[in-house]
Amino acid sequence: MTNDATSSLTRPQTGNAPASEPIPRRTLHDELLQRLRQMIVNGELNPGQKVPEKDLCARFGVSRTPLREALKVLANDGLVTLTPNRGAMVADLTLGDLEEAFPVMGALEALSGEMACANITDEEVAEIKRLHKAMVAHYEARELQSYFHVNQEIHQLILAAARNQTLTSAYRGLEGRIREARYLANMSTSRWTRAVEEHEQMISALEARDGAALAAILKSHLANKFETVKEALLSRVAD
Amino acid sequence: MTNDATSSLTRPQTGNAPASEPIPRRTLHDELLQRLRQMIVNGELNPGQKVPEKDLCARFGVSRTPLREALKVLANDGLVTLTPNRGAMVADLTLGDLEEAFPVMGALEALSGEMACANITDEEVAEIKRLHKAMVAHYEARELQSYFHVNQEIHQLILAAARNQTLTSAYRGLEGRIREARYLANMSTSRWTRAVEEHEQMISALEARDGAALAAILKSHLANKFETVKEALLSRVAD
DNA sequence: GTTTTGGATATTGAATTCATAATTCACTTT
DNA sequence: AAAGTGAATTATGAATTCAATATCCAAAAC
Repeated sequence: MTNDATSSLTRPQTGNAPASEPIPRRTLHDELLQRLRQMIVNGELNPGQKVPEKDLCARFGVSRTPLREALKVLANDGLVTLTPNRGAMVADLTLGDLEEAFPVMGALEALSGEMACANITDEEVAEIKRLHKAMVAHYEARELQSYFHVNQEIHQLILAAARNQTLTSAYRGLEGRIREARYLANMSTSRWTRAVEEHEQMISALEARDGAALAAILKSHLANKFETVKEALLSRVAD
Repeated sequence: MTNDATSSLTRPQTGNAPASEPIPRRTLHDELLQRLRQMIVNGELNPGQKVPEKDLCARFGVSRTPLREALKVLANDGLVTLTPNRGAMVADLTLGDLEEAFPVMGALEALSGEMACANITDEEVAEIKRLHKAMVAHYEARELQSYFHVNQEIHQLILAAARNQTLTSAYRGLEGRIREARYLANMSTSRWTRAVEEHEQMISALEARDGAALAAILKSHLANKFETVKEALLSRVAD
């Protein structure tokens, strides 16, 4: 039997928890779900690529049972496509999917802006401003990856400030599908500049707790983002 | 071994398909997923109730493997709660969950109204009007179940007219959680009357293809619905 | 009488096994 | 040589088996 458990998943994670707390036990299924999701979203697994169960089992050092459970969930979330008797492939985002997702995310994004303005604390605004400055620095240095990363963090904070877990998970679900194609995005300079400007406006609206304004800005900012993803998508077709 | 396959799932469904078409083959997992979802949403399985795998296996006449796959997906959708080593129970909707879901559904509902106005055909409007009349008849006869059913159909048609699958599934996901508590709702007469009035307005807005108006009506109609569910929820606590 | 502890029982998590459908590839036929 | 056919191989769908955890119940300690 060729089951090298070298890269196998570790369960307990002991060592850093505050002495006596409900010991965090996770099932393999849950752990796999998280890892696979991240691999897809980070582009380690390419859209359209077939994912044979055997390979993944070998990679994670687990049996097929928990792996398949995870795949079913990912399929339900639209991250992989499951064809009966023919296995799984990483779902690829079509232009149609993108155009469908856009208005839905717009509605959620707008809502998150309004609710964030109603609930955000001064400390959170300060934190966002701090991140914003870091982001601008990355922009000026033309560090795209770092820029994306900080940008991502800012949006997460706004979402968190909306204090609505349902909204957060609905948004994350859609966002995951988009980011799948995102890692290969290469923003044009003009679009990038505009994105940074929009972020400036976001900060102002947040400080003023102007929900309607923030909602509007987020919505148009999102349109910008979608254009970028769309271009990435089209350029990939031309491969 | 006590495996009575009397209620077992049937696979092929032959007989009614148009001669030679891609034969519809479904996996047990998928079939189970659909059935369990329906059982939860229809209230055949009560919120908070434990669902031992063994029982469900016996009921459907399948092994644990596909059943557990389905449960994992349902857990991901928030319809069941899975505790490691302790099994599954039907998720129960707290007041907090409800209050979180409300603004999110409101945003999606508004969007569906706007998009439906942009895309709906005259035929679809006519169909909705037909259903509306049937619904009013049920209202006058005080047939709550039938009323709910037709009401449901009308909202589905509006959603379908929005021509956005992403929106549809996002909405359905949230709606499922709500309907879970819905089957025990017992509308007050005044609220019921108001709901019917709102439906009248919906029809007008649809005929005029007035997206903004429809969005607004749907949103306030939703608030009405939420009040009803909330009351049902609170009355259950008093059991 | 109440609480605690130990073990029997049952249930779940995950691996393995078995069955079936899809894919591959050599071979036949033209 | 190209296309089609069919057996061998491989991958998936589902059942079964094994192991670990939780639950239940009785006996012991206080």
